Amino acid sequence: MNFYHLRYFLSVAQTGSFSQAAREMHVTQPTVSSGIAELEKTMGVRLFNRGGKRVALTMEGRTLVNYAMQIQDLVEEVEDNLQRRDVLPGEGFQFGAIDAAVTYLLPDILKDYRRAYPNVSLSAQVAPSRYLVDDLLMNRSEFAVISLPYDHPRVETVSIYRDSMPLVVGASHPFAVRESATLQEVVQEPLILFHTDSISRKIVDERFAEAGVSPGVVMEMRSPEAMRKLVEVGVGISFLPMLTVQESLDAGALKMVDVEGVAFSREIGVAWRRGRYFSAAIRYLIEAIFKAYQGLEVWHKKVG
Amino acid sequence: MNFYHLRYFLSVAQTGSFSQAAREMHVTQPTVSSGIAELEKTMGVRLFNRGGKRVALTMEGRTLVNYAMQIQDLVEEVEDNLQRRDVLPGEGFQFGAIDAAVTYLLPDILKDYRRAYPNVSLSAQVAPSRYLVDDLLMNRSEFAVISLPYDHPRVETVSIYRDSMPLVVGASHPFAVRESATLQEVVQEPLILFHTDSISRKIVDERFAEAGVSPGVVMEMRSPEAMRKLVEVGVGISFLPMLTVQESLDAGALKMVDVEGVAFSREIGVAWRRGRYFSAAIRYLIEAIFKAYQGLEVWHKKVG
DNA sequence: ATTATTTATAGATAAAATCTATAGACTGTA
DNA sequence: TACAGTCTATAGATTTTATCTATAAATAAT
Repeated sequence: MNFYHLRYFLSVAQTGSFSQAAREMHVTQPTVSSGIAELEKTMGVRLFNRGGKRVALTMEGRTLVNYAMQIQDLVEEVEDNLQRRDVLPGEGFQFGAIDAAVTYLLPDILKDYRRAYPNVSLSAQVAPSRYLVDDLLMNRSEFAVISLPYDHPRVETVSIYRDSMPLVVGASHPFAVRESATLQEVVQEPLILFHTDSISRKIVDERFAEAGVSPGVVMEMRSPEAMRKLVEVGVGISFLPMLTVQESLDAGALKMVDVEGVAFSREIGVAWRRGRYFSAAIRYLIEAIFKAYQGLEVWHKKVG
Repeated sequence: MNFYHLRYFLSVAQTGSFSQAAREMHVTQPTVSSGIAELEKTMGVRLFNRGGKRVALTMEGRTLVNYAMQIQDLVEEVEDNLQRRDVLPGEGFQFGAIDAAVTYLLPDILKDYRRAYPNVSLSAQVAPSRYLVDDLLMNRSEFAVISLPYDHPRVETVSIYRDSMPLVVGASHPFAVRESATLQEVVQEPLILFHTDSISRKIVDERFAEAGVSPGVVMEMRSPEAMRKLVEVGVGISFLPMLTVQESLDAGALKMVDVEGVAFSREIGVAWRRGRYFSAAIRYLIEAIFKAYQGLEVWHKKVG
């Protein structure tokens, strides 16, 4: 059974003639004949009574008309929807993002997205980068905004933002009144660092190793916001992303201290599973991110 | 596009795997692959993101799932309906019948039919036989209960009932007190006959012609009931079907008079367009008629 | 790295849909 | 009653589509 055969059937039902239906459908009359014959065979009933100048629907034929019209409506509707890249109301997608991204980089973009695609809902999964990449690999999310660099053969990344990670201390900390400190001085202090599975931590660790020093770690955490609070109340000092600490610096709750010969920074970028296909709404959101920050050309080069 | 492809698609969506869907559908994996590829081509969108251990629906894919399930439900429903020879509620058919049939022969049968097929409605077209045959030929009604004989190359008939057409006179008519009358006497009287296009009239005319007499026709009518009334009040005398006059005879309003050497009768039978296909409900009704009167075997021989 | 499993592709085969040509049946008209 | 015009059905050829087998390429898990 074929969708065309249903079309032929409806046309015959409407015109009352195989020949005329054939003309309407732009096929030959035997095509219509055999199409109807095939329908009648699979359904096991006669659909038309032949033999006059016009053919007449049987009761079974009238029943089928009813269903066939519904089916055809659905087919047309879904074809329309998909070709206009529309999507069912209530349909949506997931993406991942690190804390700093949802908090500081994405709000305006998400607001714009809502206007553009009011009925394609989205849900953001907030977690450290490596978990987000797991989701990408398992096809559980469409893309993710993560810390870079992230090297994986099946994940592509494009940087969108470079964020410095200055040393920050509480307002009452001895360093707060100084312009700068040395790395040796820093490792004497109680340090609050990201958890070892984080990319930011890796950046810091590598630099420490190069310098041949090892920090006196007081606490390891995953939440930059929590770390900021701890530094503010003087539990320790930390290298934290500028995005996270900007407000506290402005308010004077934190102070930024140069560390001689050290300039930590991490990049934030968009990551996706290699070869992934992006629906229109998703693509819109991703490109809005690149436009708002950077990376649009690189993205276009990578996804064609 | 093929209905099978939709099935493959739904199976892939459910199992998350082309291979597993192929096993479920009892086809090979490349068949599923190309089926999905074909769907994606005609719809112009990617339906799955491949490349993990499992494939994942895109948003467009999820939209299609929604429609495909509805379509498949409809297909199954209509197949079920038609194969069980059910028919949509509100669906129905037309048949034709002469006045005497609906009034005297069919009431009990129709009552039984309503119990058997409560939601297949029917409508009876009441008219003289020749109009009913027109309806048959134009496929406007499924079958008809008409006066026989009716000879037409594309109409088949089976007799169900032989109805005598005695000469009836009003209670106050001179003939009313006699046992019998001769044809010569009858043609002297004012005669009320069926219209010339009726079968019953033809039967009468032929016999008159054979006998070499011509009646003094007073009125020609199409309604036997009206004719019965006219005879009762003494406007004339008439040859009327027993079915029509039985009650009046019982009540004494009419008298039956033998006519020497003449025994009119007409047959009532079921007629249908040759080669016509009968849905279950229609067949049930027709066969109920044959069972209640006669003709079941002849019918079975004619329609196989 | 290796093995097992996945989807994609190429080429062959089978199935189907469609076409042309024509037969057979019916309608309406002369 | 015959005939011309129109209808659906059928037969056979052709094209298109669907499916299969075999195999490659990619991925996941051991």
